[in-house]
Amino acid sequence: MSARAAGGGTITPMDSSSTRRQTTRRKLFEAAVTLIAEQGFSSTTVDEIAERAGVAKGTVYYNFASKNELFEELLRHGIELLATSLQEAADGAADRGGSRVDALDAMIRAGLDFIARYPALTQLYVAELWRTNRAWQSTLMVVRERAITVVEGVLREAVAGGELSEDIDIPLTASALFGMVLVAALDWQSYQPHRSIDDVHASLSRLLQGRVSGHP
Amino acid sequence: MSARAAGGGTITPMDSSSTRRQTTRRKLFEAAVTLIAEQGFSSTTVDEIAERAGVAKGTVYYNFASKNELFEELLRHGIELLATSLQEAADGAADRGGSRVDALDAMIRAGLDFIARYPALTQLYVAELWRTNRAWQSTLMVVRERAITVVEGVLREAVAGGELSEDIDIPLTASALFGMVLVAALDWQSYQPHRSIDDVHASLSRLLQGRVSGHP
DNA sequence: TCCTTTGAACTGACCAGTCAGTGCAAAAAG
DNA sequence: CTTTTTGCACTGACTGGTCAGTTCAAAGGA
Repeated sequence: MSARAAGGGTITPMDSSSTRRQTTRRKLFEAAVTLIAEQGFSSTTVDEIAERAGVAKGTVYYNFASKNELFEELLRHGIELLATSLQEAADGAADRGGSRVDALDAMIRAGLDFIARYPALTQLYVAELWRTNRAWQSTLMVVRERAITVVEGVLREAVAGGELSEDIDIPLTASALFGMVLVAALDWQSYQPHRSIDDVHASLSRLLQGRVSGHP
Repeated sequence: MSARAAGGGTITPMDSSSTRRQTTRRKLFEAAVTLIAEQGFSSTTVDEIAERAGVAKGTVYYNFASKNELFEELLRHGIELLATSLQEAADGAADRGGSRVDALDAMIRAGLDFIARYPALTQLYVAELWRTNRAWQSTLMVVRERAITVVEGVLREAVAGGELSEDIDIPLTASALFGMVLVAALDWQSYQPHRSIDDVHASLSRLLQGRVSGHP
């Protein structure tokens, strides 16, 4: 009964809605995300996912209609984490009375935090996002939109408030900022993992604020 | 006899060094690059590659030791095109007496040109570059190094010449610039293909030169 | 009692890599 | 000049293995 709350032990108690099923699904997501990030979707077998999650293969098909659907739900779940985190960062900066540029900077930080916390998920998005002719193409379009829109929103407000030039191309700038953080962070993780996140953040802030080519 | 020179007919005469084999290999590269960009490496079958190239499956194995090796040679061939093109852009700007920042701008343009000309090849690099545990991991490291080094070289010269602040983090800035151009260009190709390359280039130049947050 | 999980056996499609054989142009032999 | 040989490039049917997805009886848990 509920007094035993944590059940098996390692699993968080959570509120009423958390059923045994939710736990199993989460374990499957975690197993799938790392395997797919490492090997790609097609090279990852359902048997492997089940094994790493510590469940039987039949359980995978009891919880998801297919390997494909497991993956799509994974994508949707992941982007929710990112978009929420970006939005909170932007709102937080605004609440603290910062400018819109401060909000952008806070979003860069949030992006770095996200990539540091979920590197496998990030790798997986990058690998799939610009592919064509994939079954989950439409899911990815939505997913991308969800994240880019948050950045565009802040840029738009900054232009309206006179903080940024009206000449900037908002969608393209949003993409470019996104790419800047993404690639810098992936390279950081892959090739210079010893560096601190503050260090990386500071370098990117400098780049954002146009001090790279700034002649004093 | 030798007077009949061209022999049968369908085969091009060509000069001595250019063999039938080279032509076949080129056809296979072209077929493989688009298929793998669309579907990923594992989902692309050797039968598909052969069919699109208009040769028999056995020919693939006559020309390449394995599917894997075909792919690795493709990666190596592609990066040579990019690195050369970036270096020429940088040198060209220098020859014209431009600053190092002009050289960076020329490289952005070269990057955009490359992506516009070889979109499939670009998608393919992006999809594979940050994966772990892949057979061609080491090839990719070399490939990435080859391109990033060119950018770092220009940044270093710019710092030495006082054009850029000494505070910038050269490797990280190179990655960030690379990512900025890459993601902006891929989004341009995927979601706003009607825009002109000059337009995209102008927006990115503005971002590079720190005029985004520039209060006049 | 009802929901969820287990685990193992099975099917059928798909696919990387192989190999015996074909076609053909140029060299060698007659 | 004609015939034979050589060897490169290519062919495509075939093989051995893999894997997504199915099925189901039995067990476990709330």
